[in-house]
Amino acid sequence: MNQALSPHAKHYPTPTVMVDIVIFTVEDELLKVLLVKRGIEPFLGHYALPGGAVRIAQDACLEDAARRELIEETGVANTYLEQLYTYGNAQRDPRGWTVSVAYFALVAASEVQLKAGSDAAEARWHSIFGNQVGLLLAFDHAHILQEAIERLRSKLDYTDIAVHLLAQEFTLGEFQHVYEIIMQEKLNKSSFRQRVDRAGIVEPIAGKMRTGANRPAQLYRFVSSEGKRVFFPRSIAWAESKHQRNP
Amino acid sequence: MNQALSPHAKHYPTPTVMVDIVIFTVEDELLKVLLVKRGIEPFLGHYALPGGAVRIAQDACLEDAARRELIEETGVANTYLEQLYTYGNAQRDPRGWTVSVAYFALVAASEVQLKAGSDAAEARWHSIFGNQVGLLLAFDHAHILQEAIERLRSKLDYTDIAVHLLAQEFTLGEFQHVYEIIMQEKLNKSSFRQRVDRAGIVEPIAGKMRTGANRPAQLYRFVSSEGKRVFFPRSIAWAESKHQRNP
DNA sequence: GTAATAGTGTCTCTTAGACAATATGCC
DNA sequence: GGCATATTGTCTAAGAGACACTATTAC
Repeated sequence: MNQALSPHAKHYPTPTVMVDIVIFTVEDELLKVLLVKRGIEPFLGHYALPGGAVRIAQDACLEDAARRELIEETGVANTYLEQLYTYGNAQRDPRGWTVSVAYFALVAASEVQLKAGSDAAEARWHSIFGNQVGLLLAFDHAHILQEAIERLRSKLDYTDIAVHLLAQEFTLGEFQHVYEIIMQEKLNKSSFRQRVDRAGIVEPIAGKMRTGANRPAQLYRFVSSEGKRVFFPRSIAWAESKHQRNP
Repeated sequence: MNQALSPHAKHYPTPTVMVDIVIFTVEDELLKVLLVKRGIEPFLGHYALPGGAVRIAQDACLEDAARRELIEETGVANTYLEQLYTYGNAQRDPRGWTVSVAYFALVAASEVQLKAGSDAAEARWHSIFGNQVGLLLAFDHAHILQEAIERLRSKLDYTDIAVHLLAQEFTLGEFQHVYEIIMQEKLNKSSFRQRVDRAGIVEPIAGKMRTGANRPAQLYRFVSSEGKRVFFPRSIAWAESKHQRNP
């Protein structure tokens, strides 16, 4: 049933190819992921990652397919999108051998316009606690989500991707706070600022401050490094080596 | 032609799924990659990465397909194998929209038994200079190879995967030398030893030494960390910050 | 004034890298 | 002894983390 014939040399039947996206945002002090309620079998009524079959007539490449899904669901066209991993086996879909190329995206909550996709009854943000949402997900999506969360946490450690979870203008305090929400631990303020400063990934917006019931904070904007990710020379924190001054 | 119908909801035609492997070894002071000469069209007579279509009747999952190819080509069953990236678009194969899930493997030259695969006329090691071999490769395989080399170099920086390029027993000098061959630069001896020592990734084999025209060297073996990769707290060398004591 | 957050400075600790000294085999 | 490589030690510098201090707004 799932074994369409391939035109290649030996005519092996080929698996169905899907693209699924783990879309993260940070909102209300929580890391959240976008999930859609399935309107069709299998797993009718269960929540799942947004995604669908690759459409070879429309999509020039896999990333285009992922970006199409991302725009359909959130309306956000230009944001951080990265291929996560490709899952393929005979068990993950009851209909047979399938391959899912999973991507993960980071969007600023303020820029998202949720629209219900054509075959998704409902698309909603779900809070992440630990390594999961408190729901049974369709297919192996709980597993994919878990690996995406691990990848996100691991990349926060040595790259600057977290800026893509923020609005265009942000304070260093907000930037640090995003780290703290996702990593679930407090960071050192001066280390964080020094690290961000040396990496040259943000620049102050002259004369722009965020005011509130406290000292106004300088607003910054992300300095695009032309596709090149910024890496930090050291991990932001290295377990086993936390020390106190007065033990 | 390439658009077999998928059994899924909207019956989109689905691309062909292939698995390709970049198999690295270090031999004769050089980083090498295994390439096979294609015996069929397209790209008949060109060199290509070992690989082929996923066989959904035989392969339980994508990694099994990759491991099957690896064993067919090298005879090596248990070694380092990691998913690299998934390439999928309409242009990479003249026959139409295809998806290739690329893996990369590290093997010890001493453990390889090259066998010509069934549809590969010739399988041979090719030396890598810079980011390429001196050959025109089939499909987008030059691009895949380049990304695999980058990934390998990048991972040497913060993981211990290079041990998989060595025989079971090796000296620290040999271990360091593998790094130097791949990274194309000399490393500091005491830093290297300190780093390897602290990471606890190798252990001396009591009473076993490698002899030659010099002081005998202690032989070590890799300490398996039960599937967990070992990460180093810092990059092995961070550009822009090289300093000399007497400038 | 107080509360609250912004921003800076100082000290310590870990680890990489430069460089050198010593060790030990074979010839 | 001489050569070549192994192994260890000492010093410096970069950068992370602890902690504390000052700054500036709203109230």
